[in-house]
Amino acid sequence: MMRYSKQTKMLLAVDCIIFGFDGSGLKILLVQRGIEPEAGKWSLMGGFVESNEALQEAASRVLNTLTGIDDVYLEELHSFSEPARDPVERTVSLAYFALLDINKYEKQITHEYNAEWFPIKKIPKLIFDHGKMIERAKARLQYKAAFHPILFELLPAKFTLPQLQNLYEGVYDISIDKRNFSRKLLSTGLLIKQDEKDKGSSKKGAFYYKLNKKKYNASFNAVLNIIPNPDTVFS
Amino acid sequence: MMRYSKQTKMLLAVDCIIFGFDGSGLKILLVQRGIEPEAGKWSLMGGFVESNEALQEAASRVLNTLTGIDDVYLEELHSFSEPARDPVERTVSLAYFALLDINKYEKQITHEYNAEWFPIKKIPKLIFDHGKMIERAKARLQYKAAFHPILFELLPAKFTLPQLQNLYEGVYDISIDKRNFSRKLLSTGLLIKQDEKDKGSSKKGAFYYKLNKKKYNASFNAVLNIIPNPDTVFS
DNA sequence: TCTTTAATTGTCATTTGTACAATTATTTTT
DNA sequence: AAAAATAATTGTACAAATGACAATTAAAGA
Repeated sequence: MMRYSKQTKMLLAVDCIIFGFDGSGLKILLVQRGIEPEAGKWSLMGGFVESNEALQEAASRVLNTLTGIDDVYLEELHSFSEPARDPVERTVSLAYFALLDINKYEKQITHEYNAEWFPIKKIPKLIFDHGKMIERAKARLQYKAAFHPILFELLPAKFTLPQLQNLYEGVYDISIDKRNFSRKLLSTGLLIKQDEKDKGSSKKGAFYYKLNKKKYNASFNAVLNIIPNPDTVFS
Repeated sequence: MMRYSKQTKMLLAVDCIIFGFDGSGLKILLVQRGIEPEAGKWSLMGGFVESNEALQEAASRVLNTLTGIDDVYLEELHSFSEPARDPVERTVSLAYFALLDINKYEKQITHEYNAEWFPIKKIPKLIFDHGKMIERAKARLQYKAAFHPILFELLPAKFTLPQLQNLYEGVYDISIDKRNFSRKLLSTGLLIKQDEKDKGSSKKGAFYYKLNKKKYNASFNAVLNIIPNPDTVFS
């Protein structure tokens, strides 16, 4: 069998930045690292790529191991490949980011692993370059969500307009005019109003909406403009 | 020394999609593969990542080896990691795309390697998954150029408005109204008019412009809107 | 009844997007 | 000197969007 002899082989890993939303704020799921070095410290969920799987499959597997789910939005973020990033051995990592609804999976997650949701503004010190990975993932999420309806991946099947607005305000750390926001969102045709109301957070109750899946899949690549003054959001 | 024993190591490669512009159309630089298998067939320029370099450095090195230059725009595109993508041995490749002015480097390139510029619409059959890489690179270039002034990386230091418009029209395969185009571009403040004219392609001659580097660096991440009806460009 | 949150409608000034007409300038070719 | 060709600029006109803010109506618990 032919080989590319003399070429350096190295370890390949994937690390997952798992974004979650629970109705209040944006959070990231972290685990306590199980192996040396740095065992016990907080880290992103990751793992080595095996010989028979593609990177995206590896990220899916890692995610599934931790959360028990496999139908989550998952996208390649970037490579992290500084030769000294892992002090033990040369390891190149591909970072992936995932988006999910915290309430849907919370039980499976926290009980089986030493995993914990951290508010996006209270991320502890992480091992290696995982802090950088999170910074880049946040920037990507902000960028992408400014143009594409990606944040619905963080919401449950039924959600209210105030929840949706909370989410956008949390992702960008801004406050948005309620009247203009609802008009913009409703005009996209992406929302289907339900008869039922959520009375959890107010007396009157807010109507539930479901995502129009057809329209969503069709317009996922279309360029929306949901954030006011999007220019000011990016540096 | 500690090791992550039992984990599978694999070959890591980089492949470069090198976009070039020569005043007429958008082109891609391809080389004739030097090693087996598929030696002699057309392929993207690539190479294995070495033990002491980051991925971006590897891509830079590959690019420099081929073109003799190292100050070229270079951006990570995506990973390609199907286990069977290289029939010889498991190799994960990170694709990078580069943008450069063909006329600036043409001499260094074509003479030293079996390299050739192919118009974007006349790409031959390529080895492995390199065709997919190019498709993805084209999509990324179109997407990114719709919002950011990235196409200037393809132009010489001095360029004319008709040239610039040709470039945009080539990248998107559309025709653009000259009057609106020049107004839009001039209003960005990115262009500095020169006294000199290019008389190569007309009797009257077109004024040269230079890029306002300060403004360019400052507004690189800002969201411009140069393409008319950008929505119709993406699927 | 009072209060609170939700939802909707309205307004208004400004900017942007885009299609298209017309003019002026410059210089080579005839 | 006139004609031809391309460049460059200015103008117009309308629709659409953007975004700031007022006001009103609705629902239901306290």
